[in-house]
Amino acid sequence: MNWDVQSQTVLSDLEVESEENAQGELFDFAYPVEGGGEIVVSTTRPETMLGDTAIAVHPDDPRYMHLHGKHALHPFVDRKVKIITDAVLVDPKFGTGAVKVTPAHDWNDFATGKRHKLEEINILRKDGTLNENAGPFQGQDRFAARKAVKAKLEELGLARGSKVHALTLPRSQRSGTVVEPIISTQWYVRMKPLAEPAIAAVEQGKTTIVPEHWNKTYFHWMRDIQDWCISRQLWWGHPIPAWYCNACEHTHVAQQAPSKCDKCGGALRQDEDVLDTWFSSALWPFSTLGWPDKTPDLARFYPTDDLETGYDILFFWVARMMMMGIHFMGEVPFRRVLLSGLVTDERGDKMSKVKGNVIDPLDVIQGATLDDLLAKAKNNGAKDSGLDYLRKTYPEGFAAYGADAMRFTLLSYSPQTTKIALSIKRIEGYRNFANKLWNAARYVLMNLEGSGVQATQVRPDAHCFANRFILSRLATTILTVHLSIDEYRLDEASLALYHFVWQDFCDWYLELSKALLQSGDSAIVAETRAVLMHVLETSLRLLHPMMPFITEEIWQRIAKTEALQRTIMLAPYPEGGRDGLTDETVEREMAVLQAVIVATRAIRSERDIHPRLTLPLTLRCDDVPLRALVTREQEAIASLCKATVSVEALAGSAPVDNSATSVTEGVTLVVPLAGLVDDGKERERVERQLQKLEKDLQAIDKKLGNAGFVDRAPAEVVHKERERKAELEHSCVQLREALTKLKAT
RNA sequence: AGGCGCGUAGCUCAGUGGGAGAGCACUACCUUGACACGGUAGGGGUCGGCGGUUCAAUCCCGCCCGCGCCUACCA
Repeated sequence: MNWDVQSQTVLSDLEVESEENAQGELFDFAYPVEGGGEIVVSTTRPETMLGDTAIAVHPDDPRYMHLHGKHALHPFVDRKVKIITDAVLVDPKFGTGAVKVTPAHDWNDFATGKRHKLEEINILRKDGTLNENAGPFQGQDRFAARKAVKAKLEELGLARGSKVHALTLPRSQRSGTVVEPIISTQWYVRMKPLAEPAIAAVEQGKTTIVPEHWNKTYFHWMRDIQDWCISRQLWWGHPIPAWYCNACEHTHVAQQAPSKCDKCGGALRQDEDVLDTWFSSALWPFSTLGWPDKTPDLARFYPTDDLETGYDILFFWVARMMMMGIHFMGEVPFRRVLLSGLVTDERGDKMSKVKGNVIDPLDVIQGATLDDLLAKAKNNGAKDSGLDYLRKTYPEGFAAYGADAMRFTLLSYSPQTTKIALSIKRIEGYRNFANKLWNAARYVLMNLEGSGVQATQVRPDAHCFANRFILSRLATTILTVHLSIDEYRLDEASLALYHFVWQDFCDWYLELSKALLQSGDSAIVAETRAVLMHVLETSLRLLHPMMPFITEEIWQRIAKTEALQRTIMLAPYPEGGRDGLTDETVEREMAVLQAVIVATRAIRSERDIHPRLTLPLTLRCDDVPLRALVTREQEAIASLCKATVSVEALAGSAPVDNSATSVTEGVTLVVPLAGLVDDGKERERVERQLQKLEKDLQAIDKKLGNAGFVDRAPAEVVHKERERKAELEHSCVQLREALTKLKAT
């Protein structure tokens, strides 16, 4: 058994954690051999020598041939220690090649003891002090006894030196103390028969683990499974259903307490121990639903669809629920297991009360001062270093970021990451997102005031470019969200919504809508209002599972038709269908307009032209559909660039003195700026743009000059490269012309 | 020791066999009637290293280096 002397309970293998590379000491000492001579053994736990009942050597080791079958004399207790040969336990190359054997306090020695029928002498009491078998060391704590034993061996001249030794220390997950192997009688569950069907269930796809790569870990553990010690010496838990006869010690195991001993009729006492909490937890999928009664709940919810949890309890809980579920219910408890990463602190360290780095979600949601954080950590037993970490990392404590930001942040991490290093900065970013959504809603509601427009959850028809654009982007987003959710990629779904709301809706559409709302054309205004309402309302429904509070709050403020539900919680989640209608043409056209607008703003920014000044912008283009597009949407461009826009053909157009030029998407932008022009700066800007394009062009030329590429790559790939080349060449020509012009002036 | 996974911008991380991305941080300008928890424009990466497959590799394969986790062992 693994014994935790602090909690004074048995632990299962899974509850023992390894401390790697602990600094230990390998201590050598000599046992005097009966009839003369000595044999030197090594140990990292000198106190265990009090329980030694043998010394093992390798049967073929020539150094010890003469000692086979002899006895050593124990220096502290009246005991002869047999010298045995054992090829399993002993590695003749390690240390002295002679191993002290303590069957009662070491896993390997226990097995050796069984092979050689050695006496098992327990030297430990439950609290970690030594018992009466320890002779003169009785009553000492295990670590004090270690020192005392060493000192006494030195005194007797039996110490043979020591060296530092790195070892892995088994520590209790519960208390952190070093775990002691002891011999004790406890209840175990034989795991092989339970594991086999649980392995088969995953192999046959009855239960799927997501992400899939955890299958390997699951199988690896299940196939190499150890029996499970389920007794715990704790006051909290399910009592073990075992009864012992006071008279004859016969053991009874039953669902109902037996009244007297089956064998002798004597009085019974129940086992004082309780079941491992994980044993009880393993029953959770059905024990919570009324099992063993066949309740309607059990029929309805067993098996369930999805279980979501951290990968760190795949064995503790998931695997055991699988085994118990299959055993007791005859069926797997869930169809899918979704494993997420472990939430850690910002450094990536596992949260622990002792380290003081446990982040209480409520503090993040409601806000907390540094003092609040320190008080809570201290109360949970944090060490000073942990408190220092808090002081250093959160000098201002937490602002109140809200439950929506917290939830959205957790959703934004990829499911395949093993570590979720919860960053306050990231939470703050999503808090800002919630604020952005709130302000966008304010804008929409403000512009709908008194209009009588109601949310209908029916996609309005739209003719205006901007309205068609946002409806198409909404449709694309709905499709992306559905695809992502179907693949359990909530990170992708949340990212798609974040980008849609912030970029498409706020940065582009709301800005475009301003011109439409002020157009004075009542048909356009009505259409725009309907679209604003529809997109906002649909976005809220899309976001609701990820940001339940703010979406409900806004939704309640929206005017709605009678037919709609009272709460967004009951509103249908947006589906493809009519709302999933994307419009590739409008999205492609928008890409052109966006490029033109961004290029114009870049000119403004590079030239330090104040945002309040209106730019005179001329767009030149020979491509007829393209020119038609920018002509049709010149008011939109004007609005977003704060410019007056004119459009003309490129061919035959007159050069403009003192102007800034840019080329994008086949459109040449000219901004005449008499009096404001700094030719040097402009030349730099154009040269930089030209250089970039020429570099791209070079790469494409190299590719197209490669016969292997042209011959063997798919035709559409080659075609695409040729198109790009033409486009780049055109742009370069325009820029070179602009450069010549600048140099000439 | 065995198994699994990871090395991509200063940080945290997405991603793909054919033009390197996001958020934060950073720089400049801007308090414009939704929003400064904001807007606009920028800078920043030999995609860990070396080979191989391929017309083409950040992506596929092999080896190496570094890191993390799990399992086992450690007198």
